[in-house]
Amino acid sequence: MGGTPTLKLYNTLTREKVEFRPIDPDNVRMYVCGPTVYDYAHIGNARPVIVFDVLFRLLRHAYGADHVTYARNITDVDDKINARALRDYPTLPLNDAIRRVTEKTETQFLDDARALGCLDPDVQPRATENIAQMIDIIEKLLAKSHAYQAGGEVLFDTKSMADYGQLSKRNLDEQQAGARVAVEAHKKSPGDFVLWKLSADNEPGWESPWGRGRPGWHIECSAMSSRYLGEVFDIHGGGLDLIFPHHENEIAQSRCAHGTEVMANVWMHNGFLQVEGRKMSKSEGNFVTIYELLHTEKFAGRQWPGDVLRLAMLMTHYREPIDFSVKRLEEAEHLLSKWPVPGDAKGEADPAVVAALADDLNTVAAVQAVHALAQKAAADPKLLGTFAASATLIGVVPQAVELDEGLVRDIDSRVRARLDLLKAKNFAEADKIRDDLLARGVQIKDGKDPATGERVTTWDIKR
RNA sequence: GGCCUCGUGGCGGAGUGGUGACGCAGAGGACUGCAAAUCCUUGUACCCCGGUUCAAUUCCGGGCGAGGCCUCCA
Repeated sequence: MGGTPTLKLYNTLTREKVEFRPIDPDNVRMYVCGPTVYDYAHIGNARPVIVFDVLFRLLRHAYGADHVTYARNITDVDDKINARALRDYPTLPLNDAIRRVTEKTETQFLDDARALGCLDPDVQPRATENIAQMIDIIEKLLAKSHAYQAGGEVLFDTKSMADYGQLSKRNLDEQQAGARVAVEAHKKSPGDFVLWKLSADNEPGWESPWGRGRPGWHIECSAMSSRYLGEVFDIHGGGLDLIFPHHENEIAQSRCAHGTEVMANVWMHNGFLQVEGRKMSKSEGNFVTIYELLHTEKFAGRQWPGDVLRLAMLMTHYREPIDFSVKRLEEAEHLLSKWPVPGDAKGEADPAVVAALADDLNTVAAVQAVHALAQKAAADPKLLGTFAASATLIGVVPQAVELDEGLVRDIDSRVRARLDLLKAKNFAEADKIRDDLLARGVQIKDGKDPATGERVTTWDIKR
């Protein structure tokens, strides 16, 4: 990884920023919890998608694109999906209705992620295609007495794991004093969670040694991560809210089933997102999906390009809470408008950008370094290659706007006409052309030819 | 009730035991017929109270405030 500084990452498991050492530098493995596909993904869902895409890009830069495996699951079995399928397709057989919902939502999610400049993960396993692997893990847990059957469910026995709760630093006995978790009689301990539950006839189900049923929430990630990345892998990521119970329970299942000391070496969690200073929720009325931001005028009365959304997201460190606001988007757009289009210029990434990202994904510093470079490259085309490579690392590279040839000719001729009017000192008419073009989104930029001192005019399409 | 974060200038936002990152906005200047774009210059800060220290925004303790989690929400 010539010249790349040491990568440091904050590990939720130890609450420390530590030097990253891959288990196998030839195959660095990362797992991120993906969406439950029952509805459009909201802008909060976009945060881990973008943050871990930057990490993916950085790892590929550091270890080589062929030496990183990134898996992000698609959760396509969930009671919310069932409910949505019944609501939207009441006349279809349940399984068909469910497939409609999950396929449609999954496609939309991938479109959204790509619009936000995210690379596709190497593997995107679906829960429904890994039921056998889940059953296998549950059988192992039963065999090792880490699970038991009760009340039509297979449950994980949290008491059977001596150090349960390491990730979230929770002691279940102390929690229950105030939490008032509804104690369910069939559980040995209130913290025990479902691995498998029986399905009624009108619920989706798979055959298993314990009858026709469906998996609990956490088991899919244990099954898919071990299948695609191995029993122990490098990085596991997701939102802060997943620390407990989801990730805690993944760890419990995986470690107990496989008999390993850890499931993943580094656990990374992105902070929460608020909208205009308030928690985003449907009841607040400030709930906004990625699709709506990209394609509708719901947020601040206009559409927002994917790269603006992405840059706005990267202007805050991933572990900090982020306030998603119009002002933030406008600032991101303003910055981006100053960045040159590098075209196919090739170069090496700026070490300052790499160093910033290598320091626990300091995207704030990285964006600023890219911005400084953008300004230099705008003045000196020799730097466009460096700029392109650096911007690629954060995944925000300005693209040339496709322009109609006739439009270009028209603008060029009006710009020439204005220059003629200026030579004739007819400022009123010249300014009229300038104002007209501006109204059409064309920004005139006057300069001087350094040799002759003559006025030279260029123009840009404002976004 | 338990646990976990966080509190920096108008806004955004890193970072650090000792010299006020940086971006945006603002102000002043250069350029311009006037602008825009560009370039130069520039101000304002570290929630409160103790403690440690020659020195704390940075470490420790205690407040206050904000947010999150405590069974399926990124």
